[in-house]
Amino acid sequence: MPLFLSTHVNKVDRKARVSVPAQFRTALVGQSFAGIIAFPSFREAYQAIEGSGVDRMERLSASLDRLNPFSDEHDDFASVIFGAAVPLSFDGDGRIVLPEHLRAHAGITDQAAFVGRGATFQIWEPDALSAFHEEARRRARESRANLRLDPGRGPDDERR
Amino acid sequence: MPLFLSTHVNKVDRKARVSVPAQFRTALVGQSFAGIIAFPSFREAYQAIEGSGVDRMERLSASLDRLNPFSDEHDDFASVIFGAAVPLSFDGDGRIVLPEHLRAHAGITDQAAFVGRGATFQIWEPDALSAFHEEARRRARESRANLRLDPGRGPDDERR
DNA sequence: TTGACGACCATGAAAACCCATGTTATCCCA
DNA sequence: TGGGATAACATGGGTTTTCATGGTCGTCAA
Repeated sequence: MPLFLSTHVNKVDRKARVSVPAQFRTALVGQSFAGIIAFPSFREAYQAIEGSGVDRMERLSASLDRLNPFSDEHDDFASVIFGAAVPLSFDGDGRIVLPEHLRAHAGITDQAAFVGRGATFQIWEPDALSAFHEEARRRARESRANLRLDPGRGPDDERR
Repeated sequence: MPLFLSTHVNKVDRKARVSVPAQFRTALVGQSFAGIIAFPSFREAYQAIEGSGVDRMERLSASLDRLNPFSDEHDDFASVIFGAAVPLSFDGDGRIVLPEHLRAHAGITDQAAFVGRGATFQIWEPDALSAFHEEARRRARESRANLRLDPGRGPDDERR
């Protein structure tokens, strides 16, 4: 399973192409599709693009399909996710083309920030990303009082 | 297994032909029938056309047969689905002809929107689609807490 | 004959592909 | 350890191919 780490800011040229960070690309080698799957995040709070490899989508599709192919339950979900997801294939140099609707959603013009999130990653307009980070930091500070360390999982407690 | 992603709006010409999106066609290569299977969606909420490759119909048929060979439920289901399903073969350029009864069901006149849903896809009249999509997005957002969004933890992924 | 349908061809626009360049990071050896 | 050689990577631009779309012709059947 791929592991996406750290943040890379790359340039978006006038053909709307961006280099996908080499680290991310190597995390994706061996997948059935040489590229990424991208869709707009549906959280209103932030305008980011969600990204991953195909395998993740294939797994999601397979489990939805197997659970109950004709249920209402996952109906909206399937429409929203798969209908908005776009496969963006690498060119020979590891670049993708960011479609207009994704750029609009994220407010991306000439720069794109790839943010690793473990099994997935996000693509942000750099300023929006720092604003979001600021906010996140502020919220974290405010809710600090509510955080508590699980006594059994502290750094001093190696066992178990 | 094919994976249908994203939304493509194509034109329906006066002979009722539409190009099936190239991405969808490539997802279908190697199947026993060079075309798609289409039937009207029986969900009341909307008038869309359901589409897939033949293999999925074959699989659906097999699993229905295995589960409940002689139940009334199966019987109704089989009638509704298989009775109304139409095989639409590609012409040399990857187009299909949308039969009148399907166009009528979906309200399609001069444009058709192909919407990926993972293992299957739908065909919509574009305006009806945006109306539905807006609703679906809202509902999906509301129930997000209940959804197992993380495809990395799907039924395929029991271990770790 | 008319009308539906399938095969085939033409065209413009958009996407995929290929090559060139500068810059940075990495490696190797004196 | 300095520093030059080399490789990897991000970026820019041009060119070819694909794709959607429109049309015509021929065939088979009602």
